[in-house]
Amino acid sequence: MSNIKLSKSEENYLKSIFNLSEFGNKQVSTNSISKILNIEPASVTDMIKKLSKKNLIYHEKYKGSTISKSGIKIALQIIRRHRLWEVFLHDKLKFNWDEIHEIAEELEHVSSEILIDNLDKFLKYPKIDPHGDPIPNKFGEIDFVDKISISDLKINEKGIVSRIINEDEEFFNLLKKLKIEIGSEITLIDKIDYDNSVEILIDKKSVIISKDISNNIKITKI
Amino acid sequence: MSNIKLSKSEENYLKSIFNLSEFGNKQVSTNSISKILNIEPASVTDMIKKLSKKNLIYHEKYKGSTISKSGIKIALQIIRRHRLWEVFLHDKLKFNWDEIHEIAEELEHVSSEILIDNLDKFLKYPKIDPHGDPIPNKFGEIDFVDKISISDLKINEKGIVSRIINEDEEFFNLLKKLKIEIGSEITLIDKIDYDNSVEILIDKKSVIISKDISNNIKITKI
DNA sequence: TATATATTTTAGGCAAACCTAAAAACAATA
DNA sequence: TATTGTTTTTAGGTTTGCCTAAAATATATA
Repeated sequence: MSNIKLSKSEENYLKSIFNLSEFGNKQVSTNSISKILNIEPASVTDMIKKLSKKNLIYHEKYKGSTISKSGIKIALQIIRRHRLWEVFLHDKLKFNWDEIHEIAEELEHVSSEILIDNLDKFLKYPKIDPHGDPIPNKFGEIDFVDKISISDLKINEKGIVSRIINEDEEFFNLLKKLKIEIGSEITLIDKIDYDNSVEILIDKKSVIISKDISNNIKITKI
Repeated sequence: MSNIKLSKSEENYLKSIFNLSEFGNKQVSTNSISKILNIEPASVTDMIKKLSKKNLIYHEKYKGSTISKSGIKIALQIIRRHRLWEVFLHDKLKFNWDEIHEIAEELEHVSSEILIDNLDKFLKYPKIDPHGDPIPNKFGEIDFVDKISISDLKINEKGIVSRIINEDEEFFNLLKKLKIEIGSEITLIDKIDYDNSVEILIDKKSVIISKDISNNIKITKI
């Protein structure tokens, strides 16, 4: 069926459109694609035409683009590849998780299905990548987990850090200092109404973190 | 110095020119490059001009091309990447060694030096790839091993299979049947003058293999 | 509602990496 | 040495994926 081999560019566009569309539910503007990929809007229009012709997206002139069923399917495979490579880079090659994104961005375009399946097996079918993002299985199915913010916890409730949103190095260093990483256990001690910062227990110490920081850390309740 | 990022095409040309040049010692014809890469001679001429301008090769019009010092350096890095990925695919992902070449051909163009160094470490600094070809270290240095043909052995002398030249699937199946693989011990029992075939002891059985087959199996003496 | 602003598309161009056809250079041999 | 054949290069063309500038459309605001 959809055994059309896509170019690296086409794959990148499709992945971005999927990400912007919130699982295919939202129309995506030409401008937003342009910004995310750092490519001029005029060029984006070119590619939109190309992907439309291949029925991977639908496009309404001057309105925006929607990703199709088959587009979503392919996008999920690209995301699968990306995240599996991230697990490999982090767990096996011992990269820090702030270094893996760029390299995985390259590796994800090596399009051998058997390669990815064997990699998946080698890594023992991981469910999440080092950022805490879920990894689609070979059928494109994803394990959804309810991810909430620290401030959604009640006082004295516990959670496990499951996703770091901000990928900047600075933010990464801060987390390192705070001993916060994917899998860490956090207990909410207090909510400070004044500026919405929160006091948490992490690694047996209590710290107060700002709203901006806590918003970039997603957790799952335990 | 030579931190010019090359395109996939440029890398493939450089690798082919290096391979055809026998370690930089021979002039390479435009036609031979054309044949190996399956690209028309006219296109090869285009690329030769491009690589010459970057001083990676020298070109004499109508005569041929020679690879430069810096060209060799880069070619060895590409070969290093290729062979390390082959080790990974074979040893870790459990691919058969007749399946790895094509995938490694893609992976070798992901050009992150730290990726390759970490992969090298993860694989415990292997010296040879699954075909028995030596892997250059990060400085481009190669462990040369004297590789000879089976027929170079004397009667009753032993050798270890260290390189399989023919990479066709048929040939691979034949070797599987004969239980011959990299690392197998072979003893020469007899040389048959009539057609230059040889009788060998492999896996405790004696078999006669044709000149064509034995020529595709390189060994090291023990 | 008319006008200003922002977004998107069209039109025309460019570089990379390929192609074909034809010309130029080289090599082989009658 | 002149002719034939092969190899290599030149010339001109195509596709992909980008660009800028300008035109068309949509949206926001006075």
